[in-house]
Amino acid sequence: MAESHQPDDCSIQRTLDAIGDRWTLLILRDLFRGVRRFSMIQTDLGIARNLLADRLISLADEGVVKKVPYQDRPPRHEYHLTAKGRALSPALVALMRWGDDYYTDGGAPTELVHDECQTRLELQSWCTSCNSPVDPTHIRSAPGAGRVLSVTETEDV
Amino acid sequence: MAESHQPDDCSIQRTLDAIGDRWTLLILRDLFRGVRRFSMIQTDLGIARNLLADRLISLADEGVVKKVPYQDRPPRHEYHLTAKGRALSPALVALMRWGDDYYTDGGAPTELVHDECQTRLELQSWCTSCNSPVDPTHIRSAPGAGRVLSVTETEDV
DNA sequence: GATGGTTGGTTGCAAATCTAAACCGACCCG
DNA sequence: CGGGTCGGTTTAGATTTGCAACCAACCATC
Repeated sequence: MAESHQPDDCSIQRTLDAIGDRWTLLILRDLFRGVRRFSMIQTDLGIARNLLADRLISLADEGVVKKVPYQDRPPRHEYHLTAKGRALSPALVALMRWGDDYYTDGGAPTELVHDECQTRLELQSWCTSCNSPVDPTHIRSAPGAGRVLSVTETEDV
Repeated sequence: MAESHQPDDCSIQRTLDAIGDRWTLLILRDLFRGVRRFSMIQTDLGIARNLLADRLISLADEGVVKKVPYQDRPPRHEYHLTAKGRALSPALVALMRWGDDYYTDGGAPTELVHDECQTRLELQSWCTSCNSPVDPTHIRSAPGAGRVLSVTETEDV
């Protein structure tokens, strides 16, 4: 892409530049699930090998994954998530939850649960100051730039 | 994409099939911000007009947005998020937060805050049963399919 | 020590996708 | 009537992608 004419003035723009590729989030999903080797990912996803190689290089350049050797002579390595990569967990969870809610037809929804009580997890905005969850209608954008991420401006369908 | 050889067995796969396009999440960001008209979105994003038209049709087909007429004679309409579309809010927020955390260099981070106390928001997994936030290390995948979305299997970088 | 298998790629080409720019119909304004 | 806006569609050319074949390094085996 020619990098939108708006120089990336937005976190979402920057994020999508880094990981917004059609395959990248699926690769990350595999890494989260412990599928870490080139051929395992390739088999699991059915992605072309050259694309997988490219994506892994980009992800390593971005610092989202790192190569970790697991044997020497043939040099072989796995791709591990860095802290930056693991920080994507909420985003993956949110996307997964949305898929569960609206595309349940297929197969097992791969739901996420709290291991202590087996309850299905929600994803909540959390205010560390109030130490409580925040209703979406009380979310505003920060430095007063007038940009509101609103979920209430439209009526229900 | 040729729809991976794995028939979409995963919520993330299904989700990305629906909205995983390079532009689609940016279009949704605009809709969340109240940018709802064809030419406004086109100007804001710099997307080609045919692609924008295609994406909006797909999003309407998916039930993520709906066309809402705002004048009659020339028939003109806006694109509004449906409930299904608004349900993507946590995912957008999560992606935005990640961008804020790791790509702050550029400009104003467009942070999200709690409007009552102006505190920056975190995104938390929430157990409705325990009525409390859940630590990432206590997340397991649901119907015991052996698929764990783990954030702790690798060491820090 | 040749034969085959596994792993992690690279290369080349056809097919799909994207961009840019022109065009269009329905209207409004002066 | 001439010009401008809005919401697109069409076309043509550049870019990206997918697929398949190939390759190099090793191992295991006979």
